[in-house]
Amino acid sequence: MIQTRDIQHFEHLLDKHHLKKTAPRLRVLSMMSSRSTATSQPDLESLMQDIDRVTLYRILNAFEEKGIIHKVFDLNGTANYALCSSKCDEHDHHDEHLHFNCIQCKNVYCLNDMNLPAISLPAGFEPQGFTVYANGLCPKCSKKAVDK
Amino acid sequence: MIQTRDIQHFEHLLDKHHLKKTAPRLRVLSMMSSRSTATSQPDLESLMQDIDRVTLYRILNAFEEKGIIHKVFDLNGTANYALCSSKCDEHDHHDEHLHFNCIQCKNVYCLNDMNLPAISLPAGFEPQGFTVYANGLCPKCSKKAVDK
DNA sequence: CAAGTTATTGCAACATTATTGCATTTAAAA
DNA sequence: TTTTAAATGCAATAATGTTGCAATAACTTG
Ligand SMILES: [Mn+2]
Ligand SMILES: [Mn+2]
Ligand SMILES: [Zn+2]
Ligand SMILES: [Zn+2]
Repeated sequence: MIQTRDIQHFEHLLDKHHLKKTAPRLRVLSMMSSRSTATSQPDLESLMQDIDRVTLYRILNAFEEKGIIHKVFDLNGTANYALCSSKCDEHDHHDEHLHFNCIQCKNVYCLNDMNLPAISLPAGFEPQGFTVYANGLCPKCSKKAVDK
Repeated sequence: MIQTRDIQHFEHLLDKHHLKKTAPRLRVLSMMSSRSTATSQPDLESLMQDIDRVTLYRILNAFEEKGIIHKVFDLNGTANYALCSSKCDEHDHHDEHLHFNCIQCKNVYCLNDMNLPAISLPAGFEPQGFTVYANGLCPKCSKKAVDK
């Protein structure tokens, strides 16, 4: 359920990034925050059929550039989008958390609280960031597997 | 430079997986083994213009299913392909090595020798595998940055 | 080695996904 | 309220991926 304070938060978010507070943008933010997992462009498209496809692409790109959302790939290589939890901005994304791809329900989970272990690289490589995916069964799907 | 023993190795690889030794397949294998980084479908397509686009898709899919190559995503979300180093087969891929995406030259490196650290998950998630990417500057690009 | 069998290829058509240009609308600033 | 600039929606186009099918080439069998 979307609350008034959510709306205000979304409006503030758009303000902060000098993006106009338009109906399509607010609806995309509401939709994404109402979901516990990341959402793919195709899913967003069918969830909000009255928003033009092109507009949706442009909104997603703008939000990503501004650090309002981040992109995560699912097992098909399709981009899924999730709201950034912490204070990401245009120049600094801080989405170095673990992602989980469920092989059953295909949902993509942001595990914001899990820190990544240190990863070492061969000489010469200068890492600036890491992306880590785990794949397997999510809690819901592993529970179903046991129940059967 | 492709050697006779490479050709024989490729032919053996196809034999092993009950794939016919055809010209397009052997050329794809040669091309991939001659490159030090993973190669995207678009790149393969322009590197081997005389192989039909559809054929290339089918070859890549077949090779991936058989565990001859594995798929790695670059920073644009485009699939890149690289030969599997160890003994992957249809049912068991063993490509749990680190991948490096260069933000400058966009090349994707398979760091086959780097083992992944242990990664812990919240309760309920049952991981079956991990995919880890580092992104930053590859040795060539970081060297160029210093030289300037 | 020749004939038969089947996988693979290449082409055309189609489907899906993403981008561009531009006129119209809407939000914010003046 | 008027002005200005950003954002939207539509149409056209591009890029990417899939399907069906006839022709071809690889392997099998006698
Ligand atoms: Mn995330
Ligand atoms: Mn690899
Ligand atoms: Zn699941
Ligand atoms: Zn590089």
